[in-house]
Amino acid sequence: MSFQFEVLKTDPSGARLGRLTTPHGVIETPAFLPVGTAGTVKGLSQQALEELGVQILLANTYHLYLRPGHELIREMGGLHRFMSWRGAILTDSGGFQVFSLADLRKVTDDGVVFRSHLDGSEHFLTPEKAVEVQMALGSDIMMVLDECIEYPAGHERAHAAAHRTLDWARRSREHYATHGDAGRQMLFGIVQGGTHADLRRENAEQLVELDFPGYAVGGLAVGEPHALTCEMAAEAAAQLPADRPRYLMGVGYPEDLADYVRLGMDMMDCVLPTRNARNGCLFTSQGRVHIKNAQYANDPRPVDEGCRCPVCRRYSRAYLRHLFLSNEILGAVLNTHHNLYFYLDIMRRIRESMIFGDLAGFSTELQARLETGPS
RNA sequence: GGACGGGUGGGUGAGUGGCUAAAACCAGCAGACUGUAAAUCUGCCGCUCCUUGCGGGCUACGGAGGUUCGAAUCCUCCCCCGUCCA
Repeated sequence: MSFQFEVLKTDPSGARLGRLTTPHGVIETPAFLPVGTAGTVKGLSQQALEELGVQILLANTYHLYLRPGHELIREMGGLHRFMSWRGAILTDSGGFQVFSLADLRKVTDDGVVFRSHLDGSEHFLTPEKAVEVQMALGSDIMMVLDECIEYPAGHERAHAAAHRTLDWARRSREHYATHGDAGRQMLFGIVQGGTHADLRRENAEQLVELDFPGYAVGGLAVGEPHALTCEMAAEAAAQLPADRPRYLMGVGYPEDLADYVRLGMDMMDCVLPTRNARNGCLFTSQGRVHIKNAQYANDPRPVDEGCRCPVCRRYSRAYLRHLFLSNEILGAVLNTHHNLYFYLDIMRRIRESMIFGDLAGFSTELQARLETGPS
């Protein structure tokens, strides 16, 4: 058995401390997945990721299919070998691109026609094709193709997308059953339903009937209030089997991570730590630091005085500001390193607080300190 | 000494009578970023006043004067800079 998910402990809140075993190592959950869309976590080497303790990262089916091409990656021995990554990899299906490349695609019941953002060429992505590509990539966890919709979306539209996603999940499941290798790759289904509780519930229920080894909740954190995100995640989680991993896709702000864990989520991924780092926004225990701000010009202190990351141990705000304003590559590298450390450290502390049974306390503390984001 | 070309807001640099407090870019200041079309994007960026409004006043395109209802734009003189000729 190459895959195994164990829930070691369940918190009264519903939070789970767990362990997901994959052919590429063990993942301690709740886990945060750094985003490495194009087979790289922008700004960080694989060695740096290892040093940060990253156990699993996310890559993107659509992007890698376009460039360098999944067949090339297959030839090169799969994505792990191609990018020299020993840890686990989860590949997103391209479902998010249905949302983010809205101007460049057309969705039908059969699949999605994309016009490549690289060269304008047309590509038809079906649920079967998405599985096919991910099989070539050899990711540990594959995601079904889904239709991620915008917020706000009316009941009818959300229903249609959820229904279509469910149908695609069924097709993906079938294709995976006949062509895939369950010992080598898992396939996760995705719950959709917009911000409508009844749709979330119904969609999750029906998805569970398809018996996936793990489940994701998608289509959230696309502009709706945080409380609504939580409500929808909870609605879906209530329908999901306790013995399968749950993955909340695309979240979130650091101060919200513990909330999602308490809703019973085991995995999360987000571009915020990496993208914001490149845009000069650093996450700290005292809130956000816009490193380009004039007030840091001659500030000798580390970005986060309480942080033990290699960046905070060595460099001043003044220097990081200088690197950022000078558009020096090292600025992006160091900022990314710090932000990712910060996120991973929060997850580490969430897991620790679960062991000692004070997750609620940690969650409250986190919220109080980080209250600087948009509300 | 002569012939051309040129002097525009912190920088580069458009503009050759009104739509110009003056394009664009850079720099500067602030903000956004949630399964990455993102080292991206947005706003502000002469001074000042308030009833903060596609508001009022003042100052501004090398300097001084002039033409004109109106000038960064036209004319005169002067000062600088560049290239070439003697």
